[in-house]
Amino acid sequence: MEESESASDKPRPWQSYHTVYTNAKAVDQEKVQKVVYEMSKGSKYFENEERKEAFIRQKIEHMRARADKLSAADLSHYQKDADKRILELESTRDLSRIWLHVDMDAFYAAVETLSNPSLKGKPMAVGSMSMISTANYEARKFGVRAAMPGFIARKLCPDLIFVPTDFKKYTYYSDLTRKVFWDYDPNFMAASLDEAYVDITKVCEERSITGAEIAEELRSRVYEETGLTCSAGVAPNRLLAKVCSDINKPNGQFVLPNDRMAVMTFISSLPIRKIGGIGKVTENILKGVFGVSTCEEMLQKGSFLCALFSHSSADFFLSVGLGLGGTDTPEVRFRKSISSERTFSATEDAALLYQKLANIAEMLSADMQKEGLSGRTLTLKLKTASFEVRTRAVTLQKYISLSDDILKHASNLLKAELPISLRLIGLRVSHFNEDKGGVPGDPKQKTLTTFLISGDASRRTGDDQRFLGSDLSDLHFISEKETAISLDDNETCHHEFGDPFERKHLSDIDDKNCISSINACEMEKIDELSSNKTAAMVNTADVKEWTTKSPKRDLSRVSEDDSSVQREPEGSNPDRLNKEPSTSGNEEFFSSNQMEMLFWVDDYKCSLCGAELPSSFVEERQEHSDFHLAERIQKEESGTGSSSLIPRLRIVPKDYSGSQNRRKKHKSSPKQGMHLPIDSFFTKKGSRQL
DNA sequence: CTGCTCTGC
DNA sequence: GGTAGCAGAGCAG
Repeated sequence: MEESESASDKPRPWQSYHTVYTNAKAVDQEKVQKVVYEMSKGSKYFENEERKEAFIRQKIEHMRARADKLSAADLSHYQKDADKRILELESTRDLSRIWLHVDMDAFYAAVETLSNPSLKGKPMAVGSMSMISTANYEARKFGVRAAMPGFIARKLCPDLIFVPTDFKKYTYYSDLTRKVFWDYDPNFMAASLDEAYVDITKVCEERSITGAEIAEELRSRVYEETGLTCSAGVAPNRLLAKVCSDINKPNGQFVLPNDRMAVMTFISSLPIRKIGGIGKVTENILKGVFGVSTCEEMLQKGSFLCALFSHSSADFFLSVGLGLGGTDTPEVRFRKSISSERTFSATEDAALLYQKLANIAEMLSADMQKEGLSGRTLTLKLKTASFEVRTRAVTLQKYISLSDDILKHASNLLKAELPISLRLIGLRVSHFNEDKGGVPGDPKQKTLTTFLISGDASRRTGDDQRFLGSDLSDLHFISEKETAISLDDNETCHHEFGDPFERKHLSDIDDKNCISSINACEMEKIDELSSNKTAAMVNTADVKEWTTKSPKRDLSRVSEDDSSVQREPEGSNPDRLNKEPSTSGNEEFFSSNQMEMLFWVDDYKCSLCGAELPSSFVEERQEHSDFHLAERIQKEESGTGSSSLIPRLRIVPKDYSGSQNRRKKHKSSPKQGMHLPIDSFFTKKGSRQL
């Protein structure tokens, strides 16, 4: 809107649309940019991107204002602070280690080409029409990139060949590479299937050869073993090694000597975006607020950084300016959370949503079983049809891992959000049973023992690896040759490790809420109002039943679009009150007496939760009442039931839960009957829609 | 401590 | 037509 004066001529809106994948070195940068823009423009996704960008701009604006307000005195104060911290950080500099970062070249694509040589030389991408994981170099010339949706990629490169992802294959090759890494450093840190950090200090010493030589050797060995090429970076710490491995990619390497001057020179002109942990947003902020684009400038703006960022964030930025990074091999870390999420075509059909939820719960549970995990914090993640992401969590008193348990609590979280139109549902479990605080500075020995004794029995054996995506599942990769027991001298311990150094340093920034927070609140209110009815209904049913089938028709389609539009009138519908004559009564009932009694208002509505169940559904009613009973029992055992959530539904007990533990049992009941009532639960869609 | 958002690959 | 899945960390309350 604004902008533009000067400007040679016409506006070029695409230039301002930056995605993670648009900044690439394609042959025709401009064209790529334009295609991406054209393909995206007008979509819900695009709109959401715009919202996010607007928010970031706001953030920047705000920070800039704060920066401007700093007085000379403030600045001098923060300058001292910065100087002090820089000194402290400098004192931690360790140039005694030699780290090598290996990064496989276009890994997935390369593996696919290996198993199908006819792909060689042709532009190809691994992924689907909706998302690409990796593209080979031929495709990259066209601007095709990882994280780019396939349909855009195809536009950029009409001849692009799509190959579906096959993690089993990638894991297999990944393991081959890891065996090589292991030879150089039995404690190497796998960062993902295709990246690893290898501490080659010892090998260099023992064989008295240079890091460069080791890198050459390691790379050619990887090639021998797998037929795949990789790139390597050698540097005194992991952060720098990672940057270095990118310099001569593909199939190349770069060595940064263990020399302070060399490091400082290297870092000085380095764009901050190259640093692991500094992504699009951080880059924008640093540049927009402080005019920092290179690492060197981090130090120059030290006082501002200290003034406007949290301690940890500022420290990270300053350490980047100094070219510092992790040099130790951290003790074994256990995974901290496990999650599963799926995207689907947006729907607001509650029964359908519950079905998705149940699927996710099962997948997650299965993953947890595999690793013998159980946790007590459950987080529900939602992405609305408009791409807004929300999370809702509960922390229980018990550790859970069974699908039913997960689903039970997850459905509670979800129901509070209804009605809502979603395109993604995810579940995450954290707060694991065995994560007895991250093993504070204890000998690795012990850690490993602990790890072996504990759940690891169920760990995958040797090589039965599959594990989509999550590399963390390889947490304790053990070479087949090695018996797990032989770990006395802390061998066989490979841990996946995402960060070369700490990252995530700027969640703060927006001190007190920017405007959007307010909006968020407002939205919440609306949700709250509107959720009552459906939520109440949802409670009724047992998820499993619902999900068995949902005779949905095109009704959903009609309203699919903008749930909020629909939602609102419905939520505020005064009729609602009329419909629930017993509401206030129940409320009292609950607060005063835990021994609620269930009865059917007007002979069809549950007095406890408002669920509607005609009298002819005898069995369902019985079940429903069992449900409430179980729920009450459960409430006691999981004390804190307080699902963090809104006191919204007074009609419904706070920790109302969709227990379905025993659901299975009477599954035998006539499914016939199930469909109809289920449908009628949803006044929204049901015919009796007042 | 908990819940939620942010960030990145 | 259409934009993933997963995880760790910081921070407000």
